[in-house]
Amino acid sequence: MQNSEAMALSAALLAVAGGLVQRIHDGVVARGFEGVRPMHGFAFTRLAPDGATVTDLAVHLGVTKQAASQLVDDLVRKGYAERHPHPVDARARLVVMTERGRACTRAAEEAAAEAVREWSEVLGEAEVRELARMLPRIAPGGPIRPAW
Amino acid sequence: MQNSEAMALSAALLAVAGGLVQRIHDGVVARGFEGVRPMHGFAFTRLAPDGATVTDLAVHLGVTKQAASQLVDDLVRKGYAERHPHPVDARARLVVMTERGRACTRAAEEAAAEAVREWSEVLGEAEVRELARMLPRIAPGGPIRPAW
DNA sequence: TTGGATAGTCAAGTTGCTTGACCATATGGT
DNA sequence: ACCATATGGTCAAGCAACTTGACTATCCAA
Repeated sequence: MQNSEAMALSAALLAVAGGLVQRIHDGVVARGFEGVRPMHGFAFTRLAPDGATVTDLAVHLGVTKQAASQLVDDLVRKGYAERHPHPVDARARLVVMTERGRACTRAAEEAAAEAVREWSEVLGEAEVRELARMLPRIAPGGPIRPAW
Repeated sequence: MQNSEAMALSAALLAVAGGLVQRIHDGVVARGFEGVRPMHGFAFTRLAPDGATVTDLAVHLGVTKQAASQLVDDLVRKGYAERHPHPVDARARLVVMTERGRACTRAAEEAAAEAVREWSEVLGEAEVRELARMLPRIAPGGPIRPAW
């Protein structure tokens, strides 16, 4: 594969990713969740199972713990998360999602499903399933970092 | 396809995109082009054919023309682009890439090819070709907007 | 020729991150 | 038991990449 073809593939991938983020964000806003930024969604995926500490979040998002702390401030102020005392470590605080936060993630899932449905109309469901099989195999494991 | 599956597919796509941007950026830096940000690459793709005006760039990148102008300032200061008088419109200025700028895009293409080659090792070349066929069909046409 | 649209820049404000400094609590070696 | 060091978290200040607002120069159509 030529370098220029690799670049074209990369550009297409980034265009799809950028469009998808925009679609999900618009869908979440349209469902009544204002003031939430796409990066909050990445935070939600880490908080959802059992909550997380600020430091956990910082590692997951690939930012400093100060930045993660500010992000949590924002989520708390907007009613999406709460800080609780940590059950076993008095230094730490466990950040957990509120019901409103969980509702917001459901809205994001619905919006994502809408976008994927449109892909199915173009590619067919079989190919979308193939996408869903291929992408996780080449996804890096590290922090979710926009980085551009 | 369930909503949660759509979300998992989305997450995988965004992880791949984030990793790819990081890979390309690292590769460009490793080839000796410092102080260049990923967004500059998107600007290069618009400048490469015949140059572009600041307003063209702003539309392409999805930012204000002031932001585009600042970005061009930066590219000029770092030797990747030059401002020339526009051949037919005395208000406008044509921004064109320097040889160093073109060398930088070649470095980005090499880095992209490296990343894609690693995908081939995991998925096989046939599936990567299939990716290259599918993604452009679902890529939105609008501005290249990171948006998160 | 003149009034409004367009290309571009300058200046100031906002925001989301960073680095640096600091306190509280945990942990492990002696 | 005690202290040195590591770790979790926050406060404060700074920075970089955008934004909005205001302005000049040029184009173009009535």
